[in-house]
Amino acid sequence: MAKKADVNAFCGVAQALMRMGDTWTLLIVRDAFFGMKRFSEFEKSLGISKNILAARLRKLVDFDIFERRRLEEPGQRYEYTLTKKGRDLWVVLTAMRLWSDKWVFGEENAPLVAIDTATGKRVAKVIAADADGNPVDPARLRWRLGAPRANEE
Amino acid sequence: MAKKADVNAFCGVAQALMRMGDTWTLLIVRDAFFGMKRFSEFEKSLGISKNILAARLRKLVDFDIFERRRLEEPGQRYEYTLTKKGRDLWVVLTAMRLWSDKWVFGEENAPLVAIDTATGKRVAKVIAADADGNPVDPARLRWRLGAPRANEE
DNA sequence: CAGTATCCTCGCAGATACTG
DNA sequence: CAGTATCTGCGAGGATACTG
Repeated sequence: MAKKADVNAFCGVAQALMRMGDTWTLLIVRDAFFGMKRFSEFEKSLGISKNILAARLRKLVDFDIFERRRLEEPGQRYEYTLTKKGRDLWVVLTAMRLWSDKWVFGEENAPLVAIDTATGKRVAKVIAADADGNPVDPARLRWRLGAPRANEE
Repeated sequence: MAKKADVNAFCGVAQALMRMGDTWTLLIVRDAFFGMKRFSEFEKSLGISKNILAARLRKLVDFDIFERRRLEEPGQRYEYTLTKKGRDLWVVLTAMRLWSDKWVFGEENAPLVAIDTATGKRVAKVIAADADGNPVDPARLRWRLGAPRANEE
C-alpha cells in the first residue's frame, strides 16, 4: 500500500485503510469504545505483544485518533482516550458489525452484549451480576449488539 | 489474528476484519462497485501481483462475497461480480469514505467523482467526455463522492 | 486472458529481557 | 505500570516465468 500511496491519495477508502487497515488497529479502537484506556487493559484484552501495541498506539496518537494523557498517579501512568476524530470511527465499526450480524452470524444469532453504564464494563451474566459477581441494577443496563472483548472466556 | 480466532469468534468487528482486514481485499471490493469484473481490470487498476490477486479473489469467492462466472467468449474468460453479501459491504466502504472525507480531506475538499451510468466507467473530464474522449451526455451522469481508481493519473 | 508455479524480500507480529 | 530493545519466524506481497 505504501508504494501506491500516491495513486490512492484521493480515495477515501484507501486513506482510511492506510490508517486502520492492519490486524490490530480497529480492535484497539473497538476496545476503547468499550471504555478501555490503559496500556495494560488493551494488552490483556487483545493478547497483543507490548511492542506491537506500543507502535499501534503511537500511530493512533500521531493520527490524532487517540489522545495520550499522563495521570495524576504515582509512577508512569497514562491513559489513551478517543478524540472526536476517533469517536467518529464508531460508524465504521458499526457498519462492520452489522454486516457480520447479517452475513456471518445471521440476524437471529447476532451476539448481544450488555454494558453496565456505571462502570463501562460488560456484564458477565445477563440477569443481575457484573464481571466480579456483584449484583447490578438491571435499570442501569444499556444493551448493545456485538463485540465482546477478547479476554472474556 | 488467526490464533485469536476463538476469542473473537463472537465479535462482529473481528469477524469482518478476518474477511477483509488485509491490504487489498476492500480495494478490490471498491473496484467491483465501480463496475470492474475482470481479473485483468483489477490487476491493472490496483497494480497488484497476479498471484496475490488470484488468492484474494479465491478467498472472496469462498466467502461468497464475489461470484465467479465463465463468459461465453473464446479462451478462458471469467468475470467476478458482487453477490448480495458483497453488495452489502457498500455501507462499510461508505462509512470509511465519509470518515476520510471529514477527517483526512476535510469536507470542503472531499473528492468528487462522476460515473457514466451507461458504461459504469468514471468520467475523465467533468464536462462532457468519457475516458476515451468521446462525448458523454451529461444527463447520463450520476455523481458520487470519493474513490477514484488507481490507474487513473 | 486468466491464471499457476517459484523464488525472494521485507515487515508484521510474537517472545523475552530489560528499564524508569 | 508502561513502555523500549532485541531476536526470530513467518507470511504477505512483489517479480518473473510459464501454461491452457
